[in-house]
Amino acid sequence: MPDTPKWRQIAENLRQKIESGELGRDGQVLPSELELQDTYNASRNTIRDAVKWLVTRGLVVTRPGQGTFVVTMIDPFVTQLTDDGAGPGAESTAYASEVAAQSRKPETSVPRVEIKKADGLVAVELRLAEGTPVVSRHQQRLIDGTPWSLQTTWYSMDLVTQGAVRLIQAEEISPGVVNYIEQVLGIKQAGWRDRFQVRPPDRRETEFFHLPDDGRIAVIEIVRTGYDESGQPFRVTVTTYPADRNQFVMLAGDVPDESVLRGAAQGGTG
Amino acid sequence: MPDTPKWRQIAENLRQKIESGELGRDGQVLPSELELQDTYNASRNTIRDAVKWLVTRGLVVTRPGQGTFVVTMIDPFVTQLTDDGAGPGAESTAYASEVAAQSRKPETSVPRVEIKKADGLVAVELRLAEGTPVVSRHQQRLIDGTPWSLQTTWYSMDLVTQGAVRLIQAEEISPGVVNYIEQVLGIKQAGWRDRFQVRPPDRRETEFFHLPDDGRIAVIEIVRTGYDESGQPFRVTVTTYPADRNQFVMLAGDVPDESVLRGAAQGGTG
DNA sequence: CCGTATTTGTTCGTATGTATT
DNA sequence: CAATACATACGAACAAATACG
Repeated sequence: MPDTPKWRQIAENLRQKIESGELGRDGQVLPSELELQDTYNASRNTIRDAVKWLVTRGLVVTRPGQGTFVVTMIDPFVTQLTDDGAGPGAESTAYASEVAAQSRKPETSVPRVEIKKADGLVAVELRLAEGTPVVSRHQQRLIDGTPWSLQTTWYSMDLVTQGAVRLIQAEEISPGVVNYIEQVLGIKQAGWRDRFQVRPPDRRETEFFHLPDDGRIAVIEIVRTGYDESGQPFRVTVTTYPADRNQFVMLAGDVPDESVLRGAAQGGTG
Repeated sequence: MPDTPKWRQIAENLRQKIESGELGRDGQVLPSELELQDTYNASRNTIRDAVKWLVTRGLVVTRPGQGTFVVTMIDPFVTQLTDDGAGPGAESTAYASEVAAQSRKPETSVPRVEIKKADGLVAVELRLAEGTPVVSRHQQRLIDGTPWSLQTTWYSMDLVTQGAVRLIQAEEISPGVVNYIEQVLGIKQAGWRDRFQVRPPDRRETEFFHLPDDGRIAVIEIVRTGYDESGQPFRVTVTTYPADRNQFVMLAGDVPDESVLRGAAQGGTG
């Protein structure tokens, strides 16, 4: 008997059976804890330790009163982060079109608009002093009824006082906010920078995305700062996506126009 | 007493104390399990359930014989994924220069070169039939002695038979492989596509990155496919990074030339 | 609708092993 | 070597959610 704990051996054995398909068929997949006790000659707590490890790895889920089920992989949604050549600002309308291209039903909540004081990240990215008033527009986005992303964009209040009054109205700005700002103020988005990181979800994200509250599923946070032609930042957007159902694609230079929206192809790293 | 379990209440209480700094000072931070039993009037197993939740969330680590410690955030390393204007192929040499720019010491292992048959992902990306011979070049990269990324690149064997013989030599190709292929064969990389996803680490990654074996820390996998000027793919690179110590930056259009390499600025989403 | 059986969740207790100081 | 602290493993009891007759 090696020095690997018994619960770990049981977990590995179950994992192998799951991945080989031996334990992954119809509705209820894993034997009950009571049965596993007999199978592995272990106490119920040891069995539960093994199952918990599988849960943490995302291989199974447990449901009280029902049993333990193998997890069916969510069909990932692919987001293209680079401009697709449809002109500046195309990225802000990209959401609906990309979703439609994948034959899925997008939904976007009515924006929640707030006027706040710039703090930390927002102040730094927009190069404003802390406390400067800013407009924040927050939206929730769903695909096929599944929560898919949370997005908040901050603009300096200066844009509003200069005439972009629709920024503080709680309604969709249809051709895209970036287009709207260009039309009203002549401020054109010349480029943007995305900062990409993976972190544990906060409470709001855990709730909205229906993530397990043990924080084992991370969220992907993308901070996009948009700059005008003079190099001045005029908006910063923070979007979070649950890491278990999202992929991203970036293009550089000339890439053949094949579908960049395809399912995940794993494997092949051996 | 609400219906939230006792272990969860204890965990939330500890979390709050940690985040407020009440329990996050010198060396050993959390009281021992024995002390916590008295503090919260709970059994040791209940205390352990609470602490385990904190461990899963990455807030603390436990060390046998020592105690439970709050986790100090690793200083993240920032990778720029877009071309920085240094010409085609610049991205393949970007690693060392970016690391140097952050005043850190990069190390790259000698490439492990293998000749294999194209399977799954590689066959699809390179548009080869499964079983076609390919060259794989694998490298491990460290920063300041910390494992930072695992990278494998596949090339069709045709490139070797056409003259790019250094591809099958187990040594660094100094100006960059993309540059080498262009010089020897005239195949120029006109563009690339990055596919970005977050997934649990496999065994090799868990070992190399020293990740906890419960899989709670994900890896970021970037699949970069490079295309020549005729739109033909000629290389595919899979790089994995541990999600807890890496950030990425992508630029589009005109972005002012400020430092894109800065520490993470959290907060500000309230 | 009700009651029962099944299944997972929570909580306690106890004992022993292993790593560190 | 001894004390401390976390890790593993067992057993037991009750609660809560679900399925089913």
